[in-house]
Amino acid sequence: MPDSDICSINLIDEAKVTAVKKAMQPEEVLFRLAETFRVLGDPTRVRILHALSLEELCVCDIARLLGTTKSAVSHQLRLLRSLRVVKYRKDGRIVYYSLDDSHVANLLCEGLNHIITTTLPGASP
Amino acid sequence: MPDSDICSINLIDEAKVTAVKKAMQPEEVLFRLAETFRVLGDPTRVRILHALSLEELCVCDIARLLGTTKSAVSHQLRLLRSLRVVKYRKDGRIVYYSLDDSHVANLLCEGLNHIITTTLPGASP
DNA sequence: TTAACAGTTGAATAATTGCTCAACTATAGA
DNA sequence: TCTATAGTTGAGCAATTATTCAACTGTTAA
Repeated sequence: MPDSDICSINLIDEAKVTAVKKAMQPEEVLFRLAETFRVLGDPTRVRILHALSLEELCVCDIARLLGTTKSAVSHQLRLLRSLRVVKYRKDGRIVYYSLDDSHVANLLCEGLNHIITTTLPGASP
Repeated sequence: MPDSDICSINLIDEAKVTAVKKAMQPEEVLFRLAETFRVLGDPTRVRILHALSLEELCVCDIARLLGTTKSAVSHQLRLLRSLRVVKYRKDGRIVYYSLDDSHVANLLCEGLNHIITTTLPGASP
């Protein structure tokens, strides 16, 4: 990191920087926030979660729905499981998945509303 | 893609798959939804956006705030600019950035609430 | 018992991506 | 004019990651 790249001598507005730093959420909160959004920031995962927000589904049907392999879906479901975003129940050899985190479901819904309203022809800016 | 990996012959519940597929948002909407979340799904960007939600800031002060380089910040700001998430105004050689997309600001706020409430000691499940 | 299938998993690969470095532009002030 | 500094940018690098492939487990049904 070159010295010239970090404005260590003259920063523009020290008081403002100090005030904002104080008002900001703790590092860990922002890190977890980014992690939450990152889970939703992939087309495959967002499609899986959107589908599961409509109906409980097994791996095979999810794969069929997305036009991809069971393996790819299973890998993503493992990630979503580890983050407590989805839960599952076994019925014989079939595993049914559904949403587990209502907060994530809310964010998904919220995000969808924004996308749809901003995409609408006469949408307000 | 091995044949055995795509359940092409016997899917579990064809009627359900068809119904869900019909009820789901169009591909393009879901893709843009993922893109929106992806922008928020990085610690550096989420910290920049959170800071800008509190105050208009120049590149140098953002870098100071995050303890990183102006270059790293500028790269991320370029991305955020291209997606119309932030806007800027020039004052001499100083460039002030601020949020441009109220929808993103809402999502940020919504996400923060969820993180904070679920992190609180006596938070409801 | 055995064949078929739903699902999982680890390794490998390919693509994406965030940061660093160095060079550059443009503006302010001496 | 000359120097210092705010900011941008492109190339390169290292780390992450989504998917594929192949092998595996476990359950159902013949």
